[in-house]
Amino acid sequence: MDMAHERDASSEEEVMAGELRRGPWTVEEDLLLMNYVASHGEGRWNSLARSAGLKRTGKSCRLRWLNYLRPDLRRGNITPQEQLLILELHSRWGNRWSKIAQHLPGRTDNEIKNYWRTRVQKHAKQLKCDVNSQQFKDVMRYLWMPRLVERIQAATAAGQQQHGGVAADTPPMCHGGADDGLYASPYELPADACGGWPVEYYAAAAAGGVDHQMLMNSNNPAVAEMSGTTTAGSSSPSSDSGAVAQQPWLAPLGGAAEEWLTATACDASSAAMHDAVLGAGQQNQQQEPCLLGETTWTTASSELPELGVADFEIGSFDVESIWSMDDSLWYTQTQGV
DNA sequence: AATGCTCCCAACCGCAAGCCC
DNA sequence: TGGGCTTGCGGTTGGGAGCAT
Repeated sequence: MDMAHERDASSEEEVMAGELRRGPWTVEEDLLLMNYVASHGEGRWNSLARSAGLKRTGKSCRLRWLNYLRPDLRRGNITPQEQLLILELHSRWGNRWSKIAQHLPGRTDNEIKNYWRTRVQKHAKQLKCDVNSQQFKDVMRYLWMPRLVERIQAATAAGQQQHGGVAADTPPMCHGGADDGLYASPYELPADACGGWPVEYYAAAAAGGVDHQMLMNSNNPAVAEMSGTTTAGSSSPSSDSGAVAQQPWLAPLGGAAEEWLTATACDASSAAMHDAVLGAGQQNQQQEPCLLGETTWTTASSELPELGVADFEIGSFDVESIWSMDDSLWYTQTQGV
């Protein structure tokens, strides 16, 4: 990559010589770039920069266009649906930001990367665990993601009650549809994104409830790890205070622990969910979408597997900062305080 | 009001792969 | 086939905005 270094050095010299600008873009530069791309199209960024009269590197122009000026970009907060997707896809692909971004229309890899670094990693830091640790992955999978699903469902239900429309606080995109060319379902995930939670978990939920023992026998590594530690308590933590006592990481929540850890299981009556889940499991190679929408998610009384985080102090779980204000309220209600 | 701190995000950097002649 | 150039990706950083003291 010596050539690249030479080129970079060359660009650096041009910058030093005042021939190239860098730093924040001005409105004039944005207009120049937009107008030029509008009339000539993208590509050949170096020559584009020169032809457009921009004193910028092609690289800088490309980045500005892709991350900021592109007309199909979505602005604004990351929605719960998008958060769910990001968490799920990241658990599957890791820091493959561009690949993840492909599944979030209108979002850039840079935006997703920033979201991950500023929000998700912050939470990991608060929990005093590494963002790549199994502990944090379990927290995401069994606490954060179910909560997001609840929020999504609540927003959808509210939207449906309001003239079958869209929840006020949810951008139109999130309710998809053919009109915007985005996902047909608000909660559509790529088929291979279903691996975050064991497919058996979805299937069991769709069939009438979560079979905890089956979950323990799942081939999901995280679940498998837990199975060896929960023999006594796996029968029913919600009715067995002794089980909770044996799980120090649950203790700070006291009697509300099982509610805090309640799974968001599919309504057994949801044939759509049943089909979607089983279909996703069987057609995993076909890139068919795995629909999480069109279902009735409920906070079932069925139990969650204990988090495989023996050294994770859930008492230090900073509710206010981890969740939104709505989540905080939900937590408070759950706690009965 | 001033200062310091934290958060967030746009922009940059280095590197690698792809493309074209 | 190899060199020059372009594109794409992931990591890092600088600075503005907002908040706390």
